[in-house]
Amino acid sequence: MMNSSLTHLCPATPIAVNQQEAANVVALHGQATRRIAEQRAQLSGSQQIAEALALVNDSLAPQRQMVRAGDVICQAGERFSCLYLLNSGFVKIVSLSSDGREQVVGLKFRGDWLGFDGIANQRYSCDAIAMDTGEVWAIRYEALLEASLRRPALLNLLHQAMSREIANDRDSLMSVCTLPADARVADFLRYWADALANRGLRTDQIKLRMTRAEIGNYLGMTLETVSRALSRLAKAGLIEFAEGGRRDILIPEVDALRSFIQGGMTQAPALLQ
Amino acid sequence: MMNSSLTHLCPATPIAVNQQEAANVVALHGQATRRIAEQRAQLSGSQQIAEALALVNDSLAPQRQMVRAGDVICQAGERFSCLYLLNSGFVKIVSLSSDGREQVVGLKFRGDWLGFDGIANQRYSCDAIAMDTGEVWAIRYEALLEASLRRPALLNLLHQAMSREIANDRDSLMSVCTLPADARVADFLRYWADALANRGLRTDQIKLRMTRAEIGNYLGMTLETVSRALSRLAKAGLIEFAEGGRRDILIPEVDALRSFIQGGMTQAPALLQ
DNA sequence: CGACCTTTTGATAGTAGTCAAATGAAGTGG
DNA sequence: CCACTTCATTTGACTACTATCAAAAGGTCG
Repeated sequence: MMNSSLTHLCPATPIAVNQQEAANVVALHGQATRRIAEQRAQLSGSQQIAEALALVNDSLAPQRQMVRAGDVICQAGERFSCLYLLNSGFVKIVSLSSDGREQVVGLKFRGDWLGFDGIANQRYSCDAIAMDTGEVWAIRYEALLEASLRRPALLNLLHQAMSREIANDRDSLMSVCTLPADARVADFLRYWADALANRGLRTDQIKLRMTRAEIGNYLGMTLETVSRALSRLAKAGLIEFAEGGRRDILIPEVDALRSFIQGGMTQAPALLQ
Repeated sequence: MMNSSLTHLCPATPIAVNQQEAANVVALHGQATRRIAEQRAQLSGSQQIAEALALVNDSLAPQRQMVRAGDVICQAGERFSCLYLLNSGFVKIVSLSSDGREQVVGLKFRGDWLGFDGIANQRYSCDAIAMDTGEVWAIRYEALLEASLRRPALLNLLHQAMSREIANDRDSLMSVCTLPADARVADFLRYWADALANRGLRTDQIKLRMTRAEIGNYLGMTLETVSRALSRLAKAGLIEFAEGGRRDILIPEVDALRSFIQGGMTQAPALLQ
């Protein structure tokens, strides 16, 4: 429903480049690349994200689109044309196998990109579904490429985002493969807290916008197991439920979660039994 | 041991670009991008890979490096400077968590790239370890960026490779999260067979160069479970062991494996009991 | 308030992990 | 060439973790 407007209205990027500028760009690109990367490393996570968003906004005038929980940002099978940059809100990435298995394969926050999976085959391979109201910026891939030739920082941004996604996916796989259920849920909460912290948000209270079933799907376990794991973590004092509802989770110390994930339960052993 | 020579000797790329050429490149990049992508889609998998290797070879004169089983191509924590393109052989990607968990997070074949995970933080986050004799091409990332400004096809190649890796990692996660042990092992064999087929190689016999323990680690199960799963698949007639050793596996019909993965065991139900 | 969805918790079953032993394969040195 | 060591693999017995089934409680929205 919202796809059509969102996909096709991206404004063309002005390509007024004189020859001198173009030549300079080519020559400077390599050195600039490293300098840019090192500059970025000095910024905090939220500063990096804000800067990245600003750069994209200035260079590309992306098509902004409000989304509400449940909206489909891009759909598996749909022809690839745009990448999406999440300015606010929260998105889940869902993969559907040929035989009908459905799997949440990723979660995206402010500053994350969506749609990289579409580049290879010119079709998206996953659905991206908003879990909350927010704003996504649609960026025509070809416009992005063109702009990135004039702005080394833009190409860097793109590659860093893709690289981060690859590293992130591997972490997910590691978590699913090596951790027992309770630790996997703890690691999920830690991941979420880190994502918030990295964006300059409070990390002690998490408002989960996913059902137990969605969390379980993402972590490769059933919703009952998620529920039991959360109960056990709460009993161990590693988390607390907010009075309002059980969707909101308080994390007194993220480090306590971390050590639980690592050691099984070297921390707080007395509390657990 | 081999790292020093491999990492530091990448030759600088010649950057003889006149201004006219540079300007043309910028203007043509966007259109060329789509045309190139569509041309590539018409080629077979092995042709695409051969063409990609040829393009990189011609554009970048990569540093070639022979590797033997066990050689470390790049190591987690090491400073990022090169991407690696696998020309022949077979490589596993191993991630090591801070608390010592070790996880095989990927397998690479001819035409696959290594090291994308290093772009984001300027350090590799995984080890890449050769499982077999082969040849890797080291490509300085900055040289690649410079060259890709002059050759749209090169940038496309890079992005497609990263995109494919992202899609691939998600498939792995889906497999681990949704399939029971036997189907996961079957899916692993199917994946391997597809990788071979995609490179124009015989797909009916697979020479596994991994121990049961490595396979189990990759699939998130114990080596005993892998062994039992293989025995059950063999009993069901879906695979056969070569007489030589149990490392070589014959797959009479890959499609039979596929339907086993999907349906549990709608195929060959009588055989299984 | 009632319909519906989510979550929790218990009881039970089943899958995969752990421990252990035996067999098989491969390389080393006498 | 064979004995011997070592590592990989298979298989069995048992345990444990997680899934499944079921019921009740908690929340949400018309």
